[in-house]
Amino acid sequence: MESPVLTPRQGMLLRLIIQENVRDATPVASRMLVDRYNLDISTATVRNEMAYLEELGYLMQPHTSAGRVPTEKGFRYFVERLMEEQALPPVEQRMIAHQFHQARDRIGQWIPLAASVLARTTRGAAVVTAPRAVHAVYKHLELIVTHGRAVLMILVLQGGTIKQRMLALSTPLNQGELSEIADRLNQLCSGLTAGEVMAHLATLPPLESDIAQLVVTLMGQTAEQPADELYHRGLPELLQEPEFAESEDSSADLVRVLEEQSLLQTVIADVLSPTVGIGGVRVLIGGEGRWEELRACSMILTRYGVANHATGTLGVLGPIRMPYGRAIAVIRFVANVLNEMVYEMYEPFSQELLEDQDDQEAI
Amino acid sequence: MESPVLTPRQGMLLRLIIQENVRDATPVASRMLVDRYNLDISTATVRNEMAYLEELGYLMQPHTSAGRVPTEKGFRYFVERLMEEQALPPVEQRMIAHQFHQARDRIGQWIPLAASVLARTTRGAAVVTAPRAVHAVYKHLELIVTHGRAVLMILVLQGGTIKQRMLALSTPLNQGELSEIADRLNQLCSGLTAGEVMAHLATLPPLESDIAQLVVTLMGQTAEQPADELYHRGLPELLQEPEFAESEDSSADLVRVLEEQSLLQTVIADVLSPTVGIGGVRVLIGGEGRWEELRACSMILTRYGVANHATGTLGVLGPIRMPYGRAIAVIRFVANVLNEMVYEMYEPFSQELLEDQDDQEAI
DNA sequence: TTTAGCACTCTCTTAATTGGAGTGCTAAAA
DNA sequence: TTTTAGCACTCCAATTAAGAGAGTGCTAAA
Repeated sequence: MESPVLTPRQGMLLRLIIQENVRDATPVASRMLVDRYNLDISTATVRNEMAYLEELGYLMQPHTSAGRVPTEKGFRYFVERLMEEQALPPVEQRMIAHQFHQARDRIGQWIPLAASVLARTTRGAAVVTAPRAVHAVYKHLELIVTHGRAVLMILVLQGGTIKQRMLALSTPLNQGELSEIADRLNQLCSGLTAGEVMAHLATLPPLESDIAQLVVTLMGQTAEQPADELYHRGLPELLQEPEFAESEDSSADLVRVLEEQSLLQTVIADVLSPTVGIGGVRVLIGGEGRWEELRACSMILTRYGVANHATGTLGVLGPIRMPYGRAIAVIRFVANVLNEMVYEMYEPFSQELLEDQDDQEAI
Repeated sequence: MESPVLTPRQGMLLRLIIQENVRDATPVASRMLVDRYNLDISTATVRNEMAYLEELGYLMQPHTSAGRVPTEKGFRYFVERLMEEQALPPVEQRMIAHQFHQARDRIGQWIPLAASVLARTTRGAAVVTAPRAVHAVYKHLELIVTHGRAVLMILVLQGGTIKQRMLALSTPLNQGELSEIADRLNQLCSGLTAGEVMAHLATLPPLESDIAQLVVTLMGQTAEQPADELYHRGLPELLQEPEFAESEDSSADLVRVLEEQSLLQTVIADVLSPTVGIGGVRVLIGGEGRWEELRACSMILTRYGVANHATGTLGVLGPIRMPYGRAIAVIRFVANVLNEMVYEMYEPFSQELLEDQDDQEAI
């Protein structure tokens, strides 16, 4: 169970075995390796090395007379030490950048587009959450009378997040009166956090105070509520992959994980704990003993957005034999594109942030 | 292939066979029927009737020595002539009504809640679209400066639909100037349709005209764009049903249909063509030859909302052997609850509408 | 340390066998 | 004319058997 450094030859073999297994999902035989890659060692030598790699726990045999299959430990070794991080080919970079550029002003399209790009380029299922303000900041309130005493309240937060809510007044007001209230609150609260708004509550007349109270509640939900809506894409294609197509159980698990969301939310919160900032990519292989439902899956996760202001999550969910190098490259690239877009849409809080931004753009 | 009226006994047998098959998804044998329902006819008589029902195309045998399974035609006969429409039990009615009452002011919760109720009570997958204004009507525009020349534009339509979009100004403006523009447009356009807004375009100064142009575009999207976001719930549970759990193909079809949405959108548009108004429930059994991917499924669909103003779709997708009676009752009930909620949230256009509503409430 | 050679193991496929569930049919009963 | 008991028949589903093939581990030689 130690993890000694492998000889170059052992590393190469492990890499080739993973490469083959990722391609066609079948156990890899010694003969196949020697033939396909014109190795100038014999199959027997390969078998000896394989036996050694198996002893270390990097490979396993489904049964005595089958080829070898990489274990989760093997994949992890590969990701940590064998895989060279390749950048995404410029052609693809341009294609993706172009698509995002076209959707630049359609905020609602960012998330679907990101998911679609990830799913298409990795053959896995993409999982994306919208950027969420870390500290909700009041931007603008709108009150619209709809019917009798019913009022539609629209709260815009810094960064463009919108919260809407119906509320019922005790006595009917007309649109003019409502607009006045909204104006007053806007002048008072614009730029404030939930806590700061709360501090003003006592100073307000009753009705405005009630509304402001609701505003505070909504702002609180934004920041604390862990339930971040997950958008996903590519599940049907992923289900075609042999490991899921063949096993009743794992495909059912997969569907449940993506549809029920709550598990995925805890996984994301856990794997992408606050220590992982923008730019940090995490790889979760086979549930790692902690999540039974992800036994057959790997996930690649990262955060995007503007640190300390608004961040979202970007992820790819695929079989354990996932093309890690490529997937990580794609996810990195998409995250960077989104970083810029979120930044631009976000009103800078301070001069420092602006300068950071300029630096980033210069890069 | 004619469809003569069945004798009462034949009808009863068909109903029982469907009932059994709906329960446990297996072929039903003559002996089982006689035993379980204490019929005072012999198995041989039941077999004779079954043979006749098979001749008519209402039943079929998976193979020579199996029991009978209802055909799609059999289910259709059942839905059209045998099934008595039961109302939902008052207990369940109260429970559901209560849940909706609690979510009354949280507009964003309506759709998930409706889907969740449908999925839970029918063992199928629920499919719901948000109510969409038939004629988009301008309500309110908000322009918010975010960063440099970037402006977040928020357009609120009658009924509470919100459209947001980023736009880039050629010269930077401050928030005060933007708010003035928004105010002017609001005074001019409030209550107008896309066409009417467009008529004003020429009379506006350049910048305002450009913004109004964008408003028109967004309003047009609302009304015409066929791509209505579908929300669904209950897929994992549905996949556990034997017909999908056992067949690779049909479960893959099911996932694809729900995830890709486009097919479902055409199906809905087709089945719920304009002739079907609020309150009309449509039953689609086994794709009916028109949709290969729905071969193994049935759907129950209805519209909800306020006719001619804002309507959405409510549906249940399940196996062909679906508990039709119950599912139709649930969907009717949920649709009615939503009708009221949408109505209240919708500002009445005219006195007539108000009166209609009162009539409806009286019912 | 590497390699050729060979016996061995295990899966996968196909074929044959069997038990049993459920029917259709026939002839008698109502 | 309709219903029913009885029985032969059919077909599936599960079990067992056998054979082919793939791939390994091991041994002994290079």
